[in-house]
Amino acid sequence: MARTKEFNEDQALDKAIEIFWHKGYNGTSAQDLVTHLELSRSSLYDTFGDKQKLFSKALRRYQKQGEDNIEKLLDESTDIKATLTIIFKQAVLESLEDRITKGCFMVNSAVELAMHDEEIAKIVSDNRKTIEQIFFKAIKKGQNSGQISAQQDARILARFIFNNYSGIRVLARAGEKDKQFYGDILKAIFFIF
Amino acid sequence: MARTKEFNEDQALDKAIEIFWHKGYNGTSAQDLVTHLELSRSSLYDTFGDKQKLFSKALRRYQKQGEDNIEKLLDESTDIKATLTIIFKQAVLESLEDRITKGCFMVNSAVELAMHDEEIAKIVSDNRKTIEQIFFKAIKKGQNSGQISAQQDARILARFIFNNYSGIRVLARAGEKDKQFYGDILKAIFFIF
DNA sequence: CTAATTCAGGAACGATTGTTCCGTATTTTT
DNA sequence: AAAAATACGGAACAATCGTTCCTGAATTAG
Repeated sequence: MARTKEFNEDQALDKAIEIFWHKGYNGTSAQDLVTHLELSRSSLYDTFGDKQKLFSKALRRYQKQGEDNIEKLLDESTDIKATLTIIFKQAVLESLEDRITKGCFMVNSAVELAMHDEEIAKIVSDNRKTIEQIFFKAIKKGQNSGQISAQQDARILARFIFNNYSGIRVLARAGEKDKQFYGDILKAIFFIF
Repeated sequence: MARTKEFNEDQALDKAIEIFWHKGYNGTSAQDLVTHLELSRSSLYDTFGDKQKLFSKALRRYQKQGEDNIEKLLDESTDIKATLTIIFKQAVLESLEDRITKGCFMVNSAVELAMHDEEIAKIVSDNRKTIEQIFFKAIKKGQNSGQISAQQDARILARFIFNNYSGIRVLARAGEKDKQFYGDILKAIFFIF
């Protein structure tokens, strides 16, 4: 039989997420990948097929990680409104702290590729539906416990939250560093609850 | 003396906006530009310098057009809330009707280039400030006339509106075609007023 | 007409793109 | 120890990238 792999495929994927997230799909060259993943060209292509396959595999991994993250936070939450605030503040903090702002890998990929690549469009669409569903479930829970006003439909609120999350990620990617700016938006968002 | 230009520079810029908007900066090749602008390579480079210069000139033109558009709408408006609704519905309609969804050229460029290109970052930042200011002025007017609740600070509302506008543009670019989805978001946004 | 200038078309540039392939080293199982 | 299988580094691929340059035709002003 053959020798075993000397690198961890998931670790390589995480590094692919990093570089694609930072530079985008078209902005990342094969050489960038070789350098950043610390793999040989041959290992890279043997393992992942081609650039597009590697990208969508990385994006899917990122999606899963993000979903698991906020789902866990909201499932374990006893105060939905507070947890939603935390989720938003996390997104803002990432924007303000990162020396290089990367925004959200999913938003970036949606803007760059969704209309030109069906598989990416599928991932982006799946992501939207799943995240919306997670928000919906959480808001429903908050409304049942009386923490969130039932005046607004939970579906509407979930979509509203999602939309503002996307918006913040764009501003982050654009390099917005004004704390007050994000603070203002958060104030407005949570006024509706 | 020399012969006169046979093409209109502004018309060429409008075509540049179209193709960059559709394919992005990195996704648009020099050949794409030659084909779409219907100029020879030499005329193109003689007139606009290089790809990056052409792009930023096109983006600036787009910015100016967009600003003028919503500024005019809001200046002439006697019902700010209704006019804001129209502006949002316009954005949604563009998404639903266009056979190929292009989103917003400014948002697309912000995501793709702002962190890698200072000049683009400047345009994006200018755009954010100007649009915010236009919204601010309009909301202030609406509050003074009693049409918009003065419960919320006009600056907060302006930024909130801007954020949701960005979000919608991302969803549009991602190919979201569900009318109800956009309807829900609009409901939530205008609930705050 | 002449001179000046800009046009369009295409050849050509070196650099970089994504991808393939080969020779060698290494590790595993029989 | 032998055989099988895979990782690896690096050379090499054709294609495309953005850009420059050259050509001759076209149009203008003097």
